[in-house]
Amino acid sequence: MEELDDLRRQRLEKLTGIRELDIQPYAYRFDRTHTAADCGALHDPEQEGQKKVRLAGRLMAIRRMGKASFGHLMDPSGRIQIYVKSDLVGNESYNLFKLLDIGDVIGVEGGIYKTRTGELTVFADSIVLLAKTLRPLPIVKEKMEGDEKVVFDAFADKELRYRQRYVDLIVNPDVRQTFILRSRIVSAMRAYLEGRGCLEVETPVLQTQYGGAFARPFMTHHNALDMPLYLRIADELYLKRLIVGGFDGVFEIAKDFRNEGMDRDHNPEFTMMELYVAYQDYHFMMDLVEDMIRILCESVLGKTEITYQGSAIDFSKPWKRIGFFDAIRNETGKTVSGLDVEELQKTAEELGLPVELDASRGAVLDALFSRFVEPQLIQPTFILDYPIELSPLAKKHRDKPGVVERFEGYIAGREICNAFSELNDPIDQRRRLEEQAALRAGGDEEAMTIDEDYIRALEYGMPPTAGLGIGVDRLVMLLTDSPSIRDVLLFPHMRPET
RNA sequence: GAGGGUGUAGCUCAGCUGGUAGAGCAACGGCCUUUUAAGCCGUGGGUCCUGGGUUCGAGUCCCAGCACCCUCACCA
Repeated sequence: MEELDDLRRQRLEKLTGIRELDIQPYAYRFDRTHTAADCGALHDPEQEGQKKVRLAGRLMAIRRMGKASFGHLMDPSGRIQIYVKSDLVGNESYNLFKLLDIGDVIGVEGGIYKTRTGELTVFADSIVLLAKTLRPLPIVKEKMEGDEKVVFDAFADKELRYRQRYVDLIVNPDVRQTFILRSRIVSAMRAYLEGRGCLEVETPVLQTQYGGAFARPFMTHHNALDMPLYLRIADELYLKRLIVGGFDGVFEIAKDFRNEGMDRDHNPEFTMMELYVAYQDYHFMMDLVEDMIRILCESVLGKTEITYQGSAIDFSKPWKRIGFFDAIRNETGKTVSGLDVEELQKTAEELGLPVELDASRGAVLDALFSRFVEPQLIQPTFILDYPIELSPLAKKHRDKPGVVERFEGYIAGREICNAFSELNDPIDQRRRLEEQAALRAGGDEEAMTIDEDYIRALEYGMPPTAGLGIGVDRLVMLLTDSPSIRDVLLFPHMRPET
């Protein structure tokens, strides 16, 4: 901050100078007629300068040459050169222009020309200041080499970019593009689900009892009732109550909160889409995921083949479908489906995967899968039929013992969705949650608790239901070729500035 | 949580086995009414992340801490 003082002081002096010109440096309104991108089509070589436009945006480059100057104006559509000539704008405006800095928000009115070097340019008839900047913007320069845009001195410090996303968005257009795509992806998802007759709902973020996933929650306190509250870790149990209530299809796109570590794939708050459809099972849901993601790609990206971090990924074909135990056998050569805990632990050791002595059957299976199978799942793949220990809210498989009707979708080695035929037998549900409660009593902080009201709801009868959760951030990462979840969150979680 | 990396001007970065802190852009001043990554000439600008230590002397070496990045672990 101290180092900035000199640059700030200079700008404050300019601000005073502008006020002395009797100009309000923070305007109230400016009505635009066009954007920078519109100007190309408006330019008429037969009638140079006849087309007039009013543009607003940030001044991103200034080249002053006495009584005439060039600059670049940037608005959300792009950049365009402006030419400010003393004769044209008058002395007063030109004096104002001399007090402007890179980053200032201005409005320009003028005719569209092409200069003799062929660059589209607005010759300013007038120029108004809309907002004076007091801090210097990182100066990013660019040059076209053929079709390639070469960028010089890009604003690259990741920490600053995340902490001051407003600056990042100003100077890095691809960041802006990522978040435009994110918005379109979510809109397309919403449109798809509504198109299939599902109802978008909102359920509580603040909960007296959390559930629906394995995770530690954030806690808070409600003063009026003087009681602890938890921020939700999943929407699941509330949404299924709505299926009990008679809605045939409900979905929610919202933040969940998990009190866990942060890395490339995890942020403490993240966006989840959860969907529940009555009278359907997980086979229905697999078809829906395949269809929905293909349609999202088509409508948002205009193609079904994408590249993620160098891997070509094809959404035009049906996803691979492999059983959980088959996938482990394929990758390790070991058949583990019938093994008990000790045998499993021995197998893991043989495969060079160290496991803790007290690791449960489910934990070892999960570890084997994460280590040997998950990284191999580059093309869209559904892994089906998970061990029952890992899925207390999923329905037992109709044929296979010991597993539930559950699938997870993997793309580029990363889990993208999770779904099951929902458990609607209240007695079985109670038994499974009691097992969770026992694990919890044994010290597993992420095990679930018994939600009596949820079981009561099931006792009123929930139709057979297919449920799905999609990690929206991860889907956006995939479709925008972003390597880190932080690149698809406008304001990723950071430690406080010191 | 473990290991590795980074931290120097507003931005992007140099800075050798320790010897008075550098460049480009930006800023400031001057000249310039069609320039373009940046017109030409000149000037200013630093808590070298923080705190200790070693040394005659530390941006540089040592210790501790902080932040960010990467890998792994944990984690849907």
